[in-house]
Amino acid sequence: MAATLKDVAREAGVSIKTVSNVIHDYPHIRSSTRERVQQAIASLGYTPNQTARNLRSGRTGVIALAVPDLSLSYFAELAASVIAAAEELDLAVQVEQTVGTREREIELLRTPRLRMTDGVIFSPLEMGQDDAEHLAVDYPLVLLGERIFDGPVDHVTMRNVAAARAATEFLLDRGRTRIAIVGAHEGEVIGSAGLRLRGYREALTARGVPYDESLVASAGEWHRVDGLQATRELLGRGVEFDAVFALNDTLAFGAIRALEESGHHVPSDVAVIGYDDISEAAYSLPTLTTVDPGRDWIAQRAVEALVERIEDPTAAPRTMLADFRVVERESTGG
Amino acid sequence: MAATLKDVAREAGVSIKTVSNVIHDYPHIRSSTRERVQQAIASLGYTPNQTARNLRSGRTGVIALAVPDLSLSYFAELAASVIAAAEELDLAVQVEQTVGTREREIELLRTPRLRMTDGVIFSPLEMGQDDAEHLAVDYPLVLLGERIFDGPVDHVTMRNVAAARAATEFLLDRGRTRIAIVGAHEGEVIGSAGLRLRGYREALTARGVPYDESLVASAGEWHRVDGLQATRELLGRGVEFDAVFALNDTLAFGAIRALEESGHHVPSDVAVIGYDDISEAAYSLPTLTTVDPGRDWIAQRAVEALVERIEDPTAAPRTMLADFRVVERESTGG
DNA sequence: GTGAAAGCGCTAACAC
DNA sequence: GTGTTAGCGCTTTCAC
Repeated sequence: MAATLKDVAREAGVSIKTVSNVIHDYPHIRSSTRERVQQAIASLGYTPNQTARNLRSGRTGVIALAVPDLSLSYFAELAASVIAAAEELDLAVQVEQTVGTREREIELLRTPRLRMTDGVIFSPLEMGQDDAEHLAVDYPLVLLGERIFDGPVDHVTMRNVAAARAATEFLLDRGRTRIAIVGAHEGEVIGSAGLRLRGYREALTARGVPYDESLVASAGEWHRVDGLQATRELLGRGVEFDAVFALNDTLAFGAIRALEESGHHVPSDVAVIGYDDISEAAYSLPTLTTVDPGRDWIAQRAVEALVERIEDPTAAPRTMLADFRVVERESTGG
Repeated sequence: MAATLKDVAREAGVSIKTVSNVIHDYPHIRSSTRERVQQAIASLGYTPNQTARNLRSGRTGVIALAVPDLSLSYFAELAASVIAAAEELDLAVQVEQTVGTREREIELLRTPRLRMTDGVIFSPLEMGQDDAEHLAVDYPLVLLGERIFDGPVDHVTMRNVAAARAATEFLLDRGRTRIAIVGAHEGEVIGSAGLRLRGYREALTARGVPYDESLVASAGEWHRVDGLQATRELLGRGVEFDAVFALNDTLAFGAIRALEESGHHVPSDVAVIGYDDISEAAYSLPTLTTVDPGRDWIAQRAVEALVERIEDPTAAPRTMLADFRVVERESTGG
């Protein structure tokens, strides 16, 4: 049904090579021929068959981005950044959701759906260090996140420990010493929760503030409701604190709600700092002080690194670290 | 580099047809042959070249979803639903962002990036009824949203007028009669703002409550900050009201902030209702009463309709309407 | 039961 | 300047 090169060639009374030449702006064409061909292209409404080109070239111009779930603001905003960065390089982005289970994450790496892409940016939330072997796939892959380090792949990630330490020091600098943590994962060493908790402890140690386990509230998932419940639980236990470091912004919003509903004012009674700098942080009440972990940079670097990997599949895997900064807003009394 | 059918055939000492038969579970194969072939496939690590299959079949198994911006919660959640629905049908989703300008929306419809997909789900935010002609593209297209009606394409959308009327009646039923509108677009007739305002007016008329233009606050964009500013402006004008109908949830969160900061308590002083039922509405403080416009149904129906359209490109265009419901939460005193 | 070969639409090396 | 042709890797018709 759709017109092909052959159809255009017949219509214009030339060979397909000539049509191809016109399409590719090959310079040495008689201008009368060029015109005839362009006419034929227009009258038949010809558009090149991209699939055939892909087969020829061995490239598709599509990369995949696998995230847990676009309903999570952090990943929605990451995806927005990745798509924007990919577009700059004229690449399309196929988005896959793993819905945040380890099995689905591992399974995704073998999905036939990926076989049509030139490479994959993969952001797992549940796989662990022991799953590193699963990353040894036979297509270009760039890893995001902080679940697996020193794997057999390029890795673009953030400085979790240093950033969490900076967030904690930010609170200490403002005279807060009883700093609760919301969102801990018990026993986790590697992963967002484990690393950020480590940064927190480093800050305390550096300032000579004792670490008090009763200030640590766990939350398996990091939705708003989890921050709400974890903070309620802290308050219910009668723990005294003058600040909260929520391990992501969404938890922080839940924490603020729990504080307000129990009569604690933010920031005068309790200062709250988050992590991620999702766009909502700038518009909440109060606006949220948080850590910008370099999401845009990560997105752009991931796309670039993937393209580099596609071009040179044999280069040694690299790890790339984003810069972070604390963004001061109202929730810490700014 | 990657093994092909030919390689497998050579390795197994058979023809490529036999290999193909094995791959496609063709029943009449000598089991010894089948085993030999499977061995060869395993030892060479053969995986079918999807691009070649695509060329043969004329299908790619990829659909595109074009939304304004994944940073907008509504569209992130819509994308999440579309991807989930597509996966059920074993389709991949290529996500495109138009960043919400009319020119980019129109341009997107002609992007070569789309030529690799089997069809497109298109959700414009700026194009208007006059742009309907641009939708007459030569590939399968399903339109979402409420910018263009009766275009030359399948259209899956929500009952904006009826749902907005129901939201307004919900407030009226609870004794609120001075209902402010946040997020109006002056002069708009078609489009989310125009249609929802119409539903609001219908509800007032039906109940004999006079329409008061001073209660209408405009907001070109619908981010949180826009709801904040629009509501501040209402308050600044000294307008009296006991309820707010925000034309989406994000505006509602901004409105709540403006109310709280000016000493108005939600819901006792002012009840607030939103529109969209984004997941955040269930976790805000107060939780937000809102309209669920049937987003999941829209996503699923859009994917199904697109597949039907791919299979029968000549069928007459259809319009499909989702059911809605008012979800009662704390912001209206539930 | 298995093989040979055409062809999906395109690009590009090679002729003339 | 323009035409011929050999693939890219796969599916499938038709022989045998």
